[in-house]
Amino acid sequence: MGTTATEAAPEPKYWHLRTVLVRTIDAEFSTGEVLPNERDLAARFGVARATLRQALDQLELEGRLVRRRGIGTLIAAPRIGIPVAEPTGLEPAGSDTWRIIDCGVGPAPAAVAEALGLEPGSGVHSVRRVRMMAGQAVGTETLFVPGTVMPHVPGFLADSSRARAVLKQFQALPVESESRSVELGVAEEEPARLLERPPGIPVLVLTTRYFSAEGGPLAVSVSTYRADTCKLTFGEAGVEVRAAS
Amino acid sequence: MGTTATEAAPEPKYWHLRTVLVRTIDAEFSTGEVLPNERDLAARFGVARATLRQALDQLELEGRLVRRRGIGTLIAAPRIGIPVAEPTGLEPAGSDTWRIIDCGVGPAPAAVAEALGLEPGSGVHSVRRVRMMAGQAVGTETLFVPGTVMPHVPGFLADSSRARAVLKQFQALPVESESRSVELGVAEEEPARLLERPPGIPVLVLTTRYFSAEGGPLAVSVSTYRADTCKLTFGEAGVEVRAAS
DNA sequence: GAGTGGTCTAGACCACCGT
DNA sequence: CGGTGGTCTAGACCACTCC
Repeated sequence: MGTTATEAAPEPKYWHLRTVLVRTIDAEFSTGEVLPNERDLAARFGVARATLRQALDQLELEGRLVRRRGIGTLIAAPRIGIPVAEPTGLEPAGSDTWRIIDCGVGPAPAAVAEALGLEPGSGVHSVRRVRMMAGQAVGTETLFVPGTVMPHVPGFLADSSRARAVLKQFQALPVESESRSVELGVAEEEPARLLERPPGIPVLVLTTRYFSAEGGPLAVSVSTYRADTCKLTFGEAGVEVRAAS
Repeated sequence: MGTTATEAAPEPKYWHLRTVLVRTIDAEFSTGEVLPNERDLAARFGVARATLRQALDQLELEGRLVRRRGIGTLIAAPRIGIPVAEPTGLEPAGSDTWRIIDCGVGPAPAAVAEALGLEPGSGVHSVRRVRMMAGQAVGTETLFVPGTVMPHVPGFLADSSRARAVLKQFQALPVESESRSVELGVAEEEPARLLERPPGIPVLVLTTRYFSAEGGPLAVSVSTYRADTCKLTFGEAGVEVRAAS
């Protein structure tokens, strides 16, 4: 490993490694190809495996690599663009669908109660869904609607039927405006399971609040999207959906 | 260190640790307080320091902790809500300001050319700015406008003056619609420096495309916001700005 | 200088995948 | 089974901040 000159750099090895790998990947690899295994790569660059992994971690966070246990490290497909609905109605087309998981009624979690302007512990309906795109689970959503907003949901139905009832009533609500926020998070056990990934993977957390004309909160939805494979898109235009092969 | 029973868990130690730490933090610490140092914490939990750090990494990604070299690990302030302008005009209030870095003219990077529907290497104006909020640098933006859209920018001005000229002309453009996307990335050297952070920190990458009434792209801006301390907000409502103390 | 987090090492074992 | 990534260890040294 002849040192290539320009030695004294206050730059961490793993960052330099990342740079080199980015260049190599962009130049010599294409989607779906597998990189050499970590032990070989580490040896080739003359670093410990942990250091190499630190570089790969970065590239995975950027969505450039996918690591599969037992298989190897491969070049990731471009991120899937996930349309975030602008108008309240307007339902999805093609391979963009939701799968209902369950539906419950109960006291609102503290954060939800606050977002809805409710007393802590007020009753809310909650519907959990998984968003499927191109056959993959890309995100989870939990919709919270205060019981006061939606008092007439039949209690005797099965989960999935009740969920549909809640969603239907939700779409009929006089939603006048919405506000959203996007932030970084990590998937807890529950969402991770729904996304068929281990807990701890990075997710984009999308929180949407729905308001009535009077400005009162009507509902809140909290969604988590796989940050490695997804890109949230707002506004018309590019509904570019490129699936992984 | 009495093993607490329920041993055989296929759950990684670092994830369990994270759970414990979350509970402890929520219950016993508040913003700005410092945690015990990593070596002590690791010893207390009976794990190697690297394992403890893995747990802390997660919490930092979630914006719950801030680690400062030479100081310690402290409880982070709630994330700052960053309004993403809805209407084209509408300029910020209060402590939300932009600081111009520089302004250039030159061939468009490949990705930019594609987003603008230009031939690779076409000339574009580019303006770089840093967004300041509550006295902190929270994000960087580079605005790209095709030279063809803006042919009359004086070349003899100083950087900052030219930047202002480009921004002024940009605001006068007949922008009819915008589309945005948000994804996860890591800060490269340049943005990292502007954000006064080391390279590699996670950022939310916001890409905005501006279209004319005819549907042609007028400009593109690429922004990076610190994912640890920021939360992007869309739509009216909560312009909740809570600064770190 | 003492104390902190940041980087790096060299090794080990485990969980998973294919054959 | 052999090969892959995932986890974990016990140590070392560095860069930074404060006293």
